[in-house]
Amino acid sequence: MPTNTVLLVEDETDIREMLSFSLERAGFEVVSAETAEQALEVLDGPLPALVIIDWMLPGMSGVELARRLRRDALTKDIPTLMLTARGEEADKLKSFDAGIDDYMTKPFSPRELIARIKALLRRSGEPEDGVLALGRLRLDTRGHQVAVGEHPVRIGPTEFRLLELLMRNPDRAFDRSQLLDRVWGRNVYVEERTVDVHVLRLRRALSPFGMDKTVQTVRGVGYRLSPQVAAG
Amino acid sequence: MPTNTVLLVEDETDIREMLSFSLERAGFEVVSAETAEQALEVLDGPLPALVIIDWMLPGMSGVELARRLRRDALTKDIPTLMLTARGEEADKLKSFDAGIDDYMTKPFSPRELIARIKALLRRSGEPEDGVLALGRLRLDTRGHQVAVGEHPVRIGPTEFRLLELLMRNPDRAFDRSQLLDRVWGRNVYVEERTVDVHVLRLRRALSPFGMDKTVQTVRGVGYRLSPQVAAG
DNA sequence: CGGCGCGATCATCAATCTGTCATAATCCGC
DNA sequence: GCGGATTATGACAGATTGATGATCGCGCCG
Repeated sequence: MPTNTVLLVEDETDIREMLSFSLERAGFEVVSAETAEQALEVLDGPLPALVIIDWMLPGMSGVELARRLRRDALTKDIPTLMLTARGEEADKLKSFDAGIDDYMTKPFSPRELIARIKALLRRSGEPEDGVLALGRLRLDTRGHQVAVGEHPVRIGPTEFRLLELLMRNPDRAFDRSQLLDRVWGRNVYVEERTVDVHVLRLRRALSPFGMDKTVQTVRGVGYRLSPQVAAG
Repeated sequence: MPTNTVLLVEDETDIREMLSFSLERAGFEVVSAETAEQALEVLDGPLPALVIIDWMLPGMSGVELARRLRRDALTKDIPTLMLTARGEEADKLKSFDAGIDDYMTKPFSPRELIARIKALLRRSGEPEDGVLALGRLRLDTRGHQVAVGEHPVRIGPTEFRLLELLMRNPDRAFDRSQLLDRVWGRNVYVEERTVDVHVLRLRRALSPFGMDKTVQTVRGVGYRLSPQVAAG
């Protein structure tokens, strides 16, 4: 599932090896399959970031494979690139109709292939979905929402920023001045004790879900977020 | 800006009109620009769903235009398709490097162009029929209609664009300036508070159907559309 | 011309959030 | 077990921020 993994479905050994070589040199991890059936098996495991499919395959055709990927909710967002020896427009249309994202006609240059792959990955490959998680606790930085399991948690803006910082640095203790600097902003004059109050409010919001224990006090220092339930 | 709008940047009149015709017949709304500079102006207003750029343009080149679109946070997610008369690999690579998503060499068939456009839009999350849905709420981008179940919802143009943006990005919070940029168009001087009023009107229109709760306030940030009922 | 629909503002009210205190609880070393 | 030190809490008054209703303009069309 590494985000730079490419699944290559190609039955001709020499082409497969040539592509595999080019892709690896370009920094991708390559998983190969000789048939569509084999590819489907591979897709039961960790998902690749992109699938390259040869048009002509023994058994299930490349177009049919693409269609199946599109149909399955789990794989429908994976970009696909079709390889073919033919260049007729009808084929291209059939491929696009099957939901493939790009198309290349043999013979092609490895360089162009790499360029196209990068374009596809750039479009789809979300580096991050913006969701931080710690156990059942999730914080969506894009949606500015916090939830434990399926239950939304209501917290104020300051508690949100505080939790975000802590979630980005689990198991790390911050003292009050660090928290003030990073959550409130430097050069803001606020009592250090104010941090306590916001930690309290954060714990209160999390306690209905039993997650309040994850915000731990580090006596003499400050606070820490940890999935571990502190001893004693 | 509506969603099925395509921005076509092409200086040759006959090609522009031919493409415009094909695109419109395929159900797209077309906005044309003869130069990159003109295109940038258009992009200060509501954003199109896709940009088609001719390689050769007087003044700023197509590649440079693509590069700019990529650099601007507001436009960097808009898919781009480059048109060119040349077929050399070097050009293609340069285009991909500029961040374009697809590439077509003239002469090309309008049918293939449409197919590629659809593939790009599909990848960027555009539903095939132009109807966005969130629970019982449906928004028809082509017919400019909104409905909850079978009941039509009457909303003004601005509320429509606002809802459209939100429906395209469910569960994502937008602050007021982002909304102004993307719904009203950038460099339009409008009070941030005006957003509140339009959100209010949108909620009013949806409330008879109990969908007003899906337009949620994110205190200190802005607004968000979510199928989830916010925590209470 | 005069109503209409739509959009942008403003003024005002209501809902939340915030930083501080004062006070109760805990903890720790002795 | 004591006493000082450190935290947890509850309460508050002010400050922000969002919701709402009303108003003013503008472009369109009969």
